[in-house]
This record gives sequence, structure tokens and C-alpha cells, in this order.
Amino acid sequence: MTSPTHQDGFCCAAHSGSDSMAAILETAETRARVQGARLTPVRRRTLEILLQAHGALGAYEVLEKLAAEGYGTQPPVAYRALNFLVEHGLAHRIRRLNAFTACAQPDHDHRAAFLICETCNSVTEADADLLCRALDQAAQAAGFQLDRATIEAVGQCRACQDAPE
Amino acid sequence: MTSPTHQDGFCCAAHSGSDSMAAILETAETRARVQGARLTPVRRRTLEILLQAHGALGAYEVLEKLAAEGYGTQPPVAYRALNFLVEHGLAHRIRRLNAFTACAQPDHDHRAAFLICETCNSVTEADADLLCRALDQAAQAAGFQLDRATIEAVGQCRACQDAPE
DNA sequence: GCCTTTTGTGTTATTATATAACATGTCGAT
DNA sequence: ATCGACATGTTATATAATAACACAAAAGGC
Repeated sequence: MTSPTHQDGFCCAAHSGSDSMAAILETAETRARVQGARLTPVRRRTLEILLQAHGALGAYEVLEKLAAEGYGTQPPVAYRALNFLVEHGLAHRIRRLNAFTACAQPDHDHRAAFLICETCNSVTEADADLLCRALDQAAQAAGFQLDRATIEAVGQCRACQDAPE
Repeated sequence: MTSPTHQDGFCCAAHSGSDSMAAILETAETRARVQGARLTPVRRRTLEILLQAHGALGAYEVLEKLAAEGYGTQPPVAYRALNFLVEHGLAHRIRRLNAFTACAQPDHDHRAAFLICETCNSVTEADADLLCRALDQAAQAAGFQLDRATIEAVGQCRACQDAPE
């Protein structure tokens, strides 16, 4: 993906800060252990792959990379690692894209919304605590008890707005 | 689907009002014509199927019903009709379920959020105009220009909260 | 340490979801 | 009546996800 978005800090974790990736992995390791789970090699590597990716990756894209590095070659290998990461708050599933992205703030539990750029396919994570509160109110008005929510916005990221069409 | 949700008006259009289905079809017909599109037999029937359904239906479930009634038997038949309905504001796609549901308010353009019951799989449409405004603000703060959004909540509907587990 | 249980990794096979590409048919305007 | 645009149907294929099983490695009791 040769995208025009890698000029500022909004594209992906790998380009957002100098050592953010290492820091995130560290946090992830800790977080998993606290939850009584193990960040095994495949899982860790899967998280790295997501962190290095520009935008979200499909399960089969992740699988391809894992396979190339000597891990298993079959779909469940990728799906299991990805699901593990999602369940432990280290990654998110982007349903509109049938894809996964590393969590930008794995250090604390949070509600996230995703801003998906139609032009360059980048995915930005935005805080959705407020939104979820509003959603919860709307749900309660309908007698619905909210557990969790998916909020995905589609549009144009900053870089792609600026860039000529 | 023998669900415990059909005691009140929150399950599906078919059970929500006395003649709401006929009224909705009427509205749909008009709306399509206004947009320069035709609500052909397959499309109309597809909408009816969605309206009669409890909860959302997968494309292949719709296809099965269409096929049984003498329409085409292959996936594109269902997908085309469903996509038509979605594009013309007569139905919604529920991404979390890989399914479709009839629009509850086809008479006016609106933003919708969906409340998906984990227990009985019912899908309730809720107004999301306010939510979308809030989302737009959050997006703008990130320099993102919002076009449209998917908001899907997962939890328990009223009936399933009341019902013993 | 050794055994048992649990968890994790890998496989093969299958299911589910969705689209591409093309042939034929129908509507509606001229 | 004929032309162009839109609709419908097909076959074939792409893409996404899971089920079921065999084996391996780690964790915990004793």
C-alpha cells in the first residue's frame, strides 16, 4: 500500500512516534499477563504485524506474513491470534473492512470509534467514551441494555482531503 | 425463529402495528419512484420478506425464500435486490450480523443506530441523528471529514431482560 | 521431579459470505 | 419498431470464517 497518508501522525502506530511500537508491545505483554493470559510468540508477532501495518489488515494478509516467517499456514492460525488480541483489548476488529487493527491505547480500557478513510483506507482510532454514553442513553430510552458497540465512520482523512483528487 | 420477543412492539415491523407493512410498502414504492428507480417485483418482494422477518436476515436466507417463490436461485439475485434497497434507504445492512433489515422509517432520510439483542437476535432501529452529530464533531477534531457511519450496539432487548435467563 | 490438566499450535476440511463476468430479457423513450 | 439503459438470471469464483481433530508445551498439584 503506497498511501499518501504518511506525512503526519494519523496513519499508523509505526509512524506515529519514535519508540511507540516497543512501548506498546511492552504494555501489551503486561496487560496480557495481568489478565492471566500469555502473549506467546505468534500472538506477539501478530500484534507487531498489525502495529507495522498501514491501516487495517485482513486475516489472510496477516496469515501470509505469519506463514512466511515459519508459523502455521492455515487460517485458524491467524484468526486465533487475532481473536486473542481483540479479546484482550490489544487489537480491534473493523467490521466494515473485514479487517483488524492494533489498538492505539492498549494501556487502558476504552471505547473506540474508527475513522476509515475511503481514499487511502487508513483507519484512525478515536475516543468514543462520550459517544457510547450518548448511545447508552438512546438505548435505554428504547428499553435496551447496552453491552458494547461498534462505531465506524467512513469519510476522508486529513491527508486525503488536502491531496488533490 | 421462535423468539420470546413478540410480546410487544419492539421486534419487527410486521408485528409493530396493524397495517404498518402495507403503509411502508406504499412509502417505499413512492420513494423509489421519486429517486428515479423502480421497485420491481423481486425488489418489492425482498422488502416484504425483510419486513415480515423477525430480526435481520442473511442474504442467503432471503435468497432461499425468493428461490422458493420462483425468482432466481443464485446469490446475485438476493444481493442485488438487497443492495438496491439499502442504496435507496429502504433497508439497512447490519454488518455485525452479515445481515439485512427493513428500514423502519423509509419515509424520511435519517441516521440510524441498531440495537442488536444477543439473546433473541432481534434488531431495533434507533434514531442516531444526535449521535452522528457528536461523531462528526469527534471526527472533525481528528481532521476527519465524515461521510457516513455505522453504529451497532450489542446487548439485551427489553423482553429478554425481563425474561428469566 | 512427574503426572495431570489446561492451554496453545498446527493441520485438513468445510461452511458462509460476496462478487465478477456474461447472456438474455424488459422497459421506456424516441 | 428500434435503440439504449436498466434488470434479471446464470455459472464460476473469490473472499472470509469456523469446525473438528492431533499433537505439543506450559502450569500446577503432589
